[in-house]
Amino acid sequence: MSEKRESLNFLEQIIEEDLKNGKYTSIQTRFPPEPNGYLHIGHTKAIWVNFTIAQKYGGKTNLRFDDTNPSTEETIFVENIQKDIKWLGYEWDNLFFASDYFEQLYNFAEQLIIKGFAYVDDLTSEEIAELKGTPTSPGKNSPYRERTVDENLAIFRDMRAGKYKDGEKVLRAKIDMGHTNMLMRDPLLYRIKHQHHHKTGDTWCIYPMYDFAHGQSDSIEEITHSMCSLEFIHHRPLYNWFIEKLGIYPSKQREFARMNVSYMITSKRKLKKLVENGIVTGWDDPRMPTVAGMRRRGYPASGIRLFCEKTGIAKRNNLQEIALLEACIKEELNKTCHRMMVVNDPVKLTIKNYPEQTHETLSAINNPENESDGERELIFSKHLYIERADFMEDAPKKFFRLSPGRNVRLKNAYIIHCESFVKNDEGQIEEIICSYYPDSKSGSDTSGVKAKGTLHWVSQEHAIPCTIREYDRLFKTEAPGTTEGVDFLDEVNEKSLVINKKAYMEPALHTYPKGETVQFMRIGYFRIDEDSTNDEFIFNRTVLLRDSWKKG
RNA sequence: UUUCCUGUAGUGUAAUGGUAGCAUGUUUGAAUUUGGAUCAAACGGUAGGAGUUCAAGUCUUCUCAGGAAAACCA
Repeated sequence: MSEKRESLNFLEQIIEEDLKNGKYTSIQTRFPPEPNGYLHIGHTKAIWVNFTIAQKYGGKTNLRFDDTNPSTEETIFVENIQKDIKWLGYEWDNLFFASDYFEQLYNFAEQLIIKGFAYVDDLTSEEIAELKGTPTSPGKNSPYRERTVDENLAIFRDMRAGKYKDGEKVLRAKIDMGHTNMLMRDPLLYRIKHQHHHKTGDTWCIYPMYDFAHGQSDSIEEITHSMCSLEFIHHRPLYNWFIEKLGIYPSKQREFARMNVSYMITSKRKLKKLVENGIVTGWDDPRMPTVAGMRRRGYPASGIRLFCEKTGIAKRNNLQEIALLEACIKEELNKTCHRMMVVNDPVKLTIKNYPEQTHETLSAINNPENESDGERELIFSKHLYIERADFMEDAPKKFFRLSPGRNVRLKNAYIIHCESFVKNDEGQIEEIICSYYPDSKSGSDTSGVKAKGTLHWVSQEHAIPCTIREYDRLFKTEAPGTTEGVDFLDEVNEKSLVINKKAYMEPALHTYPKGETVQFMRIGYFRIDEDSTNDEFIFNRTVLLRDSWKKG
């Protein structure tokens, strides 16, 4: 009888309030990456927040590259970031660059000078830091703070004209050197950098700092809700100060907690070190938390989106469990992946009452979750491979698989009975001898025989060898890089990649294209890697069906 | 020692001042042509004190705990 109120996160509550009281009539958001690296799992949350909230309220989202530091930014990152955002399933309404606004920002700076809110400082960076004070003690005014408007204007124009060297002068806001918020202690607005910019070339030799570019860029684009991570909360008073002093469009900054994921790192510096030290093969190594890495691992974009949705938005520092990420990935993969049979660690199995020279074709449903995916053919014969782990000489009661005297169903085929086994000189099982019940065929079983478990298998003669890259989490510790005195490189899981070259796959897999993800029945999800050739089929392990970390 | 932010099951995230819910996790069970998925059940929570109130996870205040803030980075 009573309608269930939809629960809103705090950002949605703010937006609904703003819309209701007419503060804004529509909303506009933005995703503002700096083009100096690759997007990672942390960015996906920011992307998700900005795009889905705008979508929900019929608003728009811009992609804006925050390219105010020519020393670190490159075109290659601009391209990759766009590719990743599209892959994640989002489309921006406008593509902008902070550098599009350089002229406008310069004019803003002159306006501030004219109004007496900015001045040129000749101090060195060390001297500026010295006078800045500390969080607990106030700073002191620069001796250059009281220059006249005309003098400031003249020098600032000379700065733009290239009359000074890097570091010789800076433009600062004139706020309050005694402010409790250190960002309000006359922050730097412009610095001199005689450096080529990826977009503006050599047009400029002065570049605005983040604080003087970000809020004004938001304002120029009439961003209503500028949503960023908690670390920028101290910047908000400054963000508002510029907008107020310049009398421009009143964008509002709102902060939410960034998403951290257990066993992952997102520090750009540390990720770079992994690549440089050869611990991973590159930025798109399937173990990397980058969008490129997750894509190659086989994580579907829909699963990543689902993860962002399920983890929610709040203002508390959080560490999301990787198990939840993997649950989301599996939930999506389960809907779409074909169920295939691949034996990872083969042991021979011979069916003694099955004719030697013949084989038969059986049919298998590609995906029971999606009937329209149809069926495919399997080849069954006397000589098979099954998983070594699916046989136990002395099995406990709870072991549902093969053991002497026990029955088991071979998936899509027959129920077999284990008669005996053969060991080699080292005491290792070499061959398992079984008999089969001819009238127990899947789909037309009239045998009445019971089998507790079901095993996957391949035919020795028909199976195709393949390589499996068994990826695991990159780190051994839940929050790598956060323990004092411990180098994060020492926390790397040395078994994060095991290459398995002894596996056999069912023949039908041969026709599946690179980039396709399938389920290896009873094992997990695997993606056909781009490194595959006609001679070698290579799979990347995306995620296991069951979490093996807690057991054993 | 200053300022700001945040404290709800193991981990996350909800709850016009009025039934602490959901997901994940763990365990067990049912069913099953995957020890998956599905279904069912169990486990497990408001940091502490004081105040306001008929009623506080929610409002006020104090304590405690965690995080953040010093770059010519964003």
